[in-house]
Amino acid sequence: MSATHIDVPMPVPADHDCPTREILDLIGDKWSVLIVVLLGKRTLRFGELHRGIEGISQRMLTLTLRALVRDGLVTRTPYTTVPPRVDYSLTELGRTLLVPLSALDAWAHAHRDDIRAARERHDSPG
Amino acid sequence: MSATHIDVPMPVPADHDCPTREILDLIGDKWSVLIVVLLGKRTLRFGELHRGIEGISQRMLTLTLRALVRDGLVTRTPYTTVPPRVDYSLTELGRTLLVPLSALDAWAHAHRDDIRAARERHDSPG
DNA sequence: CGGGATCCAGTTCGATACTG
DNA sequence: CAGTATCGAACTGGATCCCG
Repeated sequence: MSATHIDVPMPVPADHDCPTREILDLIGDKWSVLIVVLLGKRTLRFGELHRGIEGISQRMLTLTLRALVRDGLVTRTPYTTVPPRVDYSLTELGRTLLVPLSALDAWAHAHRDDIRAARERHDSPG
Repeated sequence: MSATHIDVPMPVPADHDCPTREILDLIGDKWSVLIVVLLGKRTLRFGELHRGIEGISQRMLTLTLRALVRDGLVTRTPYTTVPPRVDYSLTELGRTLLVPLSALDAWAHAHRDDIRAARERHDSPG
C-alpha cells in the first residue's frame, strides 16, 4: 500500500489505441507475411502456396488465407473445374501493404548478419 | 498414386532461406514491436515499459526484453541502487529497425478503416 | 523495484483421416 | 486439388509467490 514514492513521474504516451496493435493482429503471426510476400510476385494456387512456404501445414495455410481474405488483403477465386482449383491473389489493399513489408524485408536482409552475430555473442558459453 | 497430371509446372522461387523468416522470429510475436516502438521514444525503465504497454504481464515483458537483448536490438543497464533500477534502450541496430517499423505503422494508420470495413463486410450476417 | 520460478488455463498448431 | 474435422502435443501467457 505505502509506496516509497509515487512512481508515475512521466506518463509515457503509450498509444494504447494506436493502430500498431491492429496490424500486429494482421501480420503478427508466423505465416501471414510470408503469404503476402509470395502473393506479391503473382497469383498462386493453394497447392503452390503450400509448396512455396516450407513448413506450413495445410491447416495453417487454410486458416491464414481465410483471415487474409477476411481482412481484405487477399482475394480467393475458386473454379468449378475437375480437379478443382482455387486462385489466391493480393487485393489492391494487399499490394499497398507490400510496400512497408518490403522495407522490413530489406532491413532483415541488411542486418541478418548483425543479428546472428549478436545472438552468438550472447549465447557463446565463453 | 496415379496423379491426373504432374503439378509442378512453375517452381515458385519460394525463398526458403530468405531472411523474412528470421525477422518474423524477432518481431512476429505479440509484444516485441510495441516495445521497440516505445523504446524508440526514449530510454525506459522496466516499470515504465510495464505501464506503457497495456495488457502485458511482467513475465512476458521480461521474456520479450531478454529476447530483444539477445538479438542485439535492446540494451539492458542495471543500476545497483536502492531500490534497484534497470534501464532499457534501443541499440543502434534497434534504431535502424525503427525505420521500417514506422513505415508499417504508417500503413496501419492509413488503412485501418479499410481493414475494418473489409472485416465488417465479411462478418456481416446479411 | 526488477525480476526469477512455478503452476496452470487457454490457445495454437501439426499429423492424420476424410470429403467433394 | 482443395479443403474440413478431430485429436493430442506444444507453446503462450497470466497469476502468484519469492528473492536480491
